Amino acid sequence: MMGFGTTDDLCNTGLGLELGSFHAEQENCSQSGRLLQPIKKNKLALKYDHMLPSLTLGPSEEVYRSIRKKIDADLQPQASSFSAVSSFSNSSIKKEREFGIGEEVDVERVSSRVSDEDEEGSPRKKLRLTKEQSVVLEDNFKDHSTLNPKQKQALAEQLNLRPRQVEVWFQNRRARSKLKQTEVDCELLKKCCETLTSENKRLQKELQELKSLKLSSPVYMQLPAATLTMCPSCERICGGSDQGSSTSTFTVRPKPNFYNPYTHSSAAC
DNA sequence: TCTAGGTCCTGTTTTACTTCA
DNA sequence: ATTGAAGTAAAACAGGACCTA
Repeated sequence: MMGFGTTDDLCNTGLGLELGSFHAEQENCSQSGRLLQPIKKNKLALKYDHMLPSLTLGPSEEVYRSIRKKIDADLQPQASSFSAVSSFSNSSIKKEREFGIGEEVDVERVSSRVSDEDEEGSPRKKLRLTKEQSVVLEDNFKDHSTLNPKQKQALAEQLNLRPRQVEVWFQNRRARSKLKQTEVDCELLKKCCETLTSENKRLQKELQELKSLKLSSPVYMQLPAATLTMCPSCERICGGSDQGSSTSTFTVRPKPNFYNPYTHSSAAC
């Protein structure tokens, strides 16, 4: 699995931050009946949703459950299907609050959904999905972020929507999910950058100290050069026996490779 | 190899709704 | 209390890429 977890060498947060190489490999999405192909070009792949279940744009788990509970209760006396759509069709008075994360959930909901009769012909009639429909869609999205034609058709029938609407909803939902994940990644990168910056400052300071130490003829200059070794990790001078490779006097050379403050610590010596 | 049909992604537009002065 | 502008979320759309038959 790319992305999270495999780039621990860079950052011990366990989160990979290789934005440019997210898609070296891609999971199969068997639910959709269509295997997602390895992404070519610069397309971004959807691959985090199942890994980060908390990163949904829908209601949080608790809110989600409470909604479900309430809806289930509300729907108890009714038929199990959403054929009751017309019951909240054309109502323009109901108040609603989208059940976003952390937001309160109002029972009532605005639904300007028009009846199915005028589906045809009208150019673009935007319909707000009902809470029940949204919940079911979210439920399905949790299981699989893509739909095969059968699932799409079944969902459409269950929700009294057109298959196209279900399809569009899933498309938009995937886009939202990905956007959210991008924001999370961005935040992580920021934090990592901050950490690296502070580590860099610290190392610069340490370097300055070592340089000044060198200029003021340090004690270990009195030692035979052969007794001084360089720590391979942090390149600090260490006293000790000759390791064979370190025959030079005290030197500070730039590290050739990327320094990872998480996996290496110069203070570890 | 070419083509048609289908799906997905991405960006954009449109619309419903909220907030605030 | 009302109203209208601005902002926001989401439904819908368009177009291109890609896959499969």
